[in-house]
Amino acid sequence: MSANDNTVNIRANKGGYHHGDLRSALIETGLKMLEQGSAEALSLREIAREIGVSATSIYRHFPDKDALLAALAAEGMAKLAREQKAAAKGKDGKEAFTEMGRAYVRFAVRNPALFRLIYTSLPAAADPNCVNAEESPGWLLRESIAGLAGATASAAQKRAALLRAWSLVHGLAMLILSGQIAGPDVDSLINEVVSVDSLKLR
Amino acid sequence: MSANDNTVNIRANKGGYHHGDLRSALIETGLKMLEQGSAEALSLREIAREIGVSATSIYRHFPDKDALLAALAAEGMAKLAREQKAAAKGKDGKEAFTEMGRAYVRFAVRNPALFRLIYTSLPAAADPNCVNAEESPGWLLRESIAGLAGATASAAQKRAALLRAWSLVHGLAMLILSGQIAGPDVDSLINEVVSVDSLKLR
DNA sequence: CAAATAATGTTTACAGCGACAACATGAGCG
DNA sequence: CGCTCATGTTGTCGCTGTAAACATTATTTG
Repeated sequence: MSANDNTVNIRANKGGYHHGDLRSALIETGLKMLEQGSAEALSLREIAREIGVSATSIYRHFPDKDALLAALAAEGMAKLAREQKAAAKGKDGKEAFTEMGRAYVRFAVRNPALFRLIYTSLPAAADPNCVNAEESPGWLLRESIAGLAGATASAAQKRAALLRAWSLVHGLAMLILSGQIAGPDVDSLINEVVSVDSLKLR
Repeated sequence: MSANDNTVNIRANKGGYHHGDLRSALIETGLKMLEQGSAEALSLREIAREIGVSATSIYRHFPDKDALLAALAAEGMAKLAREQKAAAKGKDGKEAFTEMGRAYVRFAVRNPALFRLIYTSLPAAADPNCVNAEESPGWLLRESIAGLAGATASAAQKRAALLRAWSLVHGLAMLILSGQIAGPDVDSLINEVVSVDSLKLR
């Protein structure tokens, strides 16, 4: 019932054996289902069912479930980075920085399963020579802080400031997601926590 | 092969049909297996196999898998609280506070799966009238901060300081666990981030 | 102390899952 | 037109969580 209503494909399903652009459809419906359930609860068979395709067709595009989840995580990370950039656009200095932190937490609250997936997938992004490092949310904060700290700050100081900033927004996001922190609304929580003054920039 | 080597039970297995103290054994081996794999990878049947008991015997003590995981999480939370208290013992003021944060992160690094489980289980601890609130790690930080902030601080200021402190250590722990942050060792990372001065207590 | 009853563990069974192998289809190129 | 290979399907396997019916032992009670 749902094989033909996917209109986003480059070339739509011609009504038969081949889907047309199954890979994109898998990622798309995968993301859609992540909006309504956790990543662990996500099942390959369910995705296939939703698209209207056999369960094992997935393995023509991804070696296993983890690979599909990694693709979803990558998509989510790109989306997060985009929202961060958009939030900081037109602003600079402290304001740009604050807006990026705000966007980070807002993204987590609005996409809980996807946000969690991002940080449970990709098990190796630690070393500096990471492939996707420049698209990582942490990297965006780094740029912002580098600008904030000024020329007088040492590399170590900048690194410490980045660590603090990232830890702060990430921790706030995670605590909200796990229901440990309640507030009138998310924005006021962010305001309580994300304050440039509290980051000890220099 | 492993039904009789469990010597921790109150009354040991008499060699036959009944285990003796299966509930404790389940939690115990559950925790043990959490040391070597994620919580999602944990299987009821595997635990039962390890203990040497049938798979469905678990349902005499826990209604479903989530209930067992919740019990493991509760155990982990208690352990974390204990370690925090122990770390702060004999110290006070800033030092006690710093040591508690350090213990928090150290616990996460040493018990990754358990730490994650703690914060994915227990979906409702947000509202103030939570049952286990006083055993929550956040609560311990709260006490410490209340002492730190002094009498002049308002309730809102204390709350904000707690939020910042908890977010900071929790975020650092989570980022380390997800491999986003690397450092020479954990303690130096903690030192970089956990500094009372950065919490803007008043 | 013996019999009834409750607590605890077992067997059997089922549906859903991820994944592999063998097969079917059809798109694109010569 | 016909070949080839990418893509989708069917069938199957072993694993999982969990429900129902049954077996055994602990505990209470007459």
